[in-house]
Amino acid sequence: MSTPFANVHKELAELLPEALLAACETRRAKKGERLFLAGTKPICMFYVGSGEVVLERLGRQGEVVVLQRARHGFVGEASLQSARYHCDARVVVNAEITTVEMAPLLAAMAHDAAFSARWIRMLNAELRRLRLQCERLALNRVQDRLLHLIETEGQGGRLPLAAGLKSLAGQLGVTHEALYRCVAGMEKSQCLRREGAALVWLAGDAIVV
Amino acid sequence: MSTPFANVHKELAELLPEALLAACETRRAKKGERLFLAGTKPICMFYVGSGEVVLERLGRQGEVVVLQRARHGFVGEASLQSARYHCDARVVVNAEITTVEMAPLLAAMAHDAAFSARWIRMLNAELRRLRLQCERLALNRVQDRLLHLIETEGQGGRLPLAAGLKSLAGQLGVTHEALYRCVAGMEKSQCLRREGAALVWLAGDAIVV
DNA sequence: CGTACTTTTGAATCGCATCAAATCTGGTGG
DNA sequence: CCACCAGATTTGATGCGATTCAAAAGTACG
Repeated sequence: MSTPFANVHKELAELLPEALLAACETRRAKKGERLFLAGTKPICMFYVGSGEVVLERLGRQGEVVVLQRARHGFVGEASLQSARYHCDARVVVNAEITTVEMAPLLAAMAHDAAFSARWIRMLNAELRRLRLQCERLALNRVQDRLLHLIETEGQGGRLPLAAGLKSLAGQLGVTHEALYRCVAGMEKSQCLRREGAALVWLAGDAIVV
Repeated sequence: MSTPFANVHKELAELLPEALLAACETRRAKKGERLFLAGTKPICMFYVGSGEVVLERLGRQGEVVVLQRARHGFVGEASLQSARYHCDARVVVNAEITTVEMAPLLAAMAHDAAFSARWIRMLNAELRRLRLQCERLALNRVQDRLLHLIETEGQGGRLPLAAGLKSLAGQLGVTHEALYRCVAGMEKSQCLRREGAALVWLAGDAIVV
């Protein structure tokens, strides 16, 4: 094994310079744990290696709004230079979380241009993913949103469901009842199947006008 | 005047290093002009100094989906290291557009850590704005979306409307009819007023809960 | 075995999309 | 200046789809 940091996720090892990898700490976080809370000052950055973490905010009526569902990658990276977090991060599926301190991260960026470039590339990817999320939420039928998600985030029509349909409903911005009904209807129409913890889209394009 | 690049927007002058500012070209773009098209290769980056530009994609049924409405700042910055654009940029209000070539921009980042840091800060701000946009689209009533927009992007309850309500409707992900009705109803309820090309929210909190 | 949570189905209601049509607006050319 | 046109604005009627409230059944976990 070439890298001495076997405990760190491969993607992370390719992103961070070695000096930072040495300062990483990986631990297991249990369902329900909060990585950070809105309003608190960012000290560390959190990388999700496995499991699932959601970013959420409380709406004005106290309802929970899911901003992001992360099964992979950084959460709260937009708060890198911020005075405080703008949302909560909650673990919804037992996860491996790698923690990197903010200060050495910023220091590394200041003198490692290649690292900055990789970080910018990551942010760009996140921006594109978020634009797709907006595009998805602009669709007004549940089925359209679900198909859009499968197309853009699935692999070959297969969408992993680590935390169940209810969590997915939150990400799609619909009630869980509506999503259950949508999935049931599509299964009946032979265009979707549930395979364990995944949704599989069957290529019959009866739906695609 | 201290900077020799008076033709460049102040915000841009503070972001880019001097060598890049010299390579910028600012021009006027007319309503209807396309800055770039989805699928084409990014050569330049575009900064909107005034006017209004929308990023949009065609949905599967050919309907136009507005991804972003920019009156200020870069458009398509997520395509910095991409092989091709993932959406179209269309001028909807006559605009001042500053063009920066991609190659020198990337070169500057490679050896100017402070510039990279500023660029990252800009991307982070864009990420947060996009997360708010997702939060907004997750609301299911037109009025909630409009108030959310006024709260997050307005200045003191005042939201500029450079391109009319129809353009705004696209950004909110609703039909223009629905938005017209919503605004009319709120004006009748004394909680919103139209002042020329702006919407002003009147602090009567009859709406909030 | 009980508790908490997800999953599932049902019925009633509400808000938006849709289709349609009329009016208003700014800009162009006669 | 006026006729004219394209696009934005406005109002109306109808239907669909999601929300909402409610309740029951399944499931994981201590």
